[in-house]
Amino acid sequence: MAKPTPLSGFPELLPEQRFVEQQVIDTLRRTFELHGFAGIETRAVEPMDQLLRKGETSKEVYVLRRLQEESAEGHAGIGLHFDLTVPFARYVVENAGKLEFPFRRYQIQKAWRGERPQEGRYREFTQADIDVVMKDELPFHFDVEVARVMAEGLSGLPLPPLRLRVNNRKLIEGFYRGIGAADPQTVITIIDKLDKLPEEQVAALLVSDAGLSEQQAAQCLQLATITTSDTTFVERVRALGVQHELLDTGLQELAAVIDGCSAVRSDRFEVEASLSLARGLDYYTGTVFEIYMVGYEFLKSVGGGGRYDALASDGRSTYPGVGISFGISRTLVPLMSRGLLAADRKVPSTVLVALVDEESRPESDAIASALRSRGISCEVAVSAQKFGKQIRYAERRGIPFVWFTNADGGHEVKDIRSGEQVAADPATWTPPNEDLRPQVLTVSTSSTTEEI
RNA sequence: GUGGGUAUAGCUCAGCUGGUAGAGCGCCGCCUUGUGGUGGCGGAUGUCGCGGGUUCGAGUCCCGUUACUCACCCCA
Repeated sequence: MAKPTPLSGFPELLPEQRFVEQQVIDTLRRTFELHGFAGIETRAVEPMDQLLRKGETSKEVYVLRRLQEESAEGHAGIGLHFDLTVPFARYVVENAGKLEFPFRRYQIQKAWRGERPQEGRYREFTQADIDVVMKDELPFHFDVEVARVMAEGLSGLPLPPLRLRVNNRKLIEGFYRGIGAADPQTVITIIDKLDKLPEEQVAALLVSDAGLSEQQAAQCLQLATITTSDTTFVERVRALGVQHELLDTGLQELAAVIDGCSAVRSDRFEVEASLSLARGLDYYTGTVFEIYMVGYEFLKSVGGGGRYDALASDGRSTYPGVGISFGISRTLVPLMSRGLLAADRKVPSTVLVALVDEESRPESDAIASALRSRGISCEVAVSAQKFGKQIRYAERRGIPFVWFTNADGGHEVKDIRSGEQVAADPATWTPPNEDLRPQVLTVSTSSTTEEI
């Protein structure tokens, strides 16, 4: 077979990279479960009408068709999901009778989109979602909870610092209504373009498309400039002198989220109220989130979410929800391809048991078994090459220890990093804790290497 | 979908106005006789993306094609 070329948009990781991804997934899972979130996995496919509702036609859905289908158009009408929210909403309705509400769930799975790939944007990618869904009415404190849980999970990851930006749809909609905007939804859509278009252009759009006066447009932009890492945004909004009931509610809610996140705030995880944040999607009704990776703003948001008053509906009941998703592939793949993130070994093995000759393989296997029985990953040398070659084999893979057996049956273990070799007993020898598993190495922008 | 760029050894890349395919790193062997890394010496690398054309002769020029890649759009 000729050497296959990589498929654009379908990233594959090397073992030392996959280890990091797996570790990230494990960390998130542990945090989510610590907070009582139950894991689910939904099927990879959904009916096309589910995928295409809410005008999501821009998502470039991959359609599934059997090879033996009679005609190209005769497919079953199913496609791969492009996010985890749509399948989750369907799952909730389908299993409403069996689920307990409020239902906290996490879901770490792949999703697919046919859009043109670019750094940080792939056709097959993994994301981690948490959501809380309720029947009829979802208490507001869950908005605070999902932010806190995701923040806690992400803070434990070997990533550059992250920034959670929070805003509230009620706040901005109330503000826009308060200044007399007739079509707040259009204003929101235009304001969302602030990070792409210069202010003047956004102002012009507000006048031409949203029917605002120049005075009103200026007020909207003034609101959008407000960014604070505490609740002082409330005073600054008040100072603009706009009055509306919805604005009051929004201010109160956003302040509650910002306050509620104070415990998870650190130098590796920033939380800010950002009143320019709108998110283009129209189904958000209150809190909205976006996550950015500091120093990697060109990737755009690496996570996002918010509250939906109608996440799902079965005609009789509506199911409001609030959640956040985080792009695992989106953050990890760019870091890895730049060589900034990988494990320090290509294999899990902590020890390579050397082989004296083929006849003594059972002895080497026995040593390996003794080590494994105590949780130490190890492998036996492939063949009885010269010890120098066996050591080199370990070195290439990053295996830190090589185990030797003397002619008289004594045992010695060598730390090939230091060269130190000491007598050891397979029944009791234990490596330093940090050598038991591969370590994640990150290279920060100041190009210092640190272990996390 | 629109517009650029690229395709040569395992990797990163050179290869001029057409004339027998190159470097660095890595890999293998020996120096080193069963304990690696540093050093010295030696060695192997290849459908020059694919197809066609021009030419005595094409990695090089022309046409086509495929893949990759960057930007726009959009999002995790």
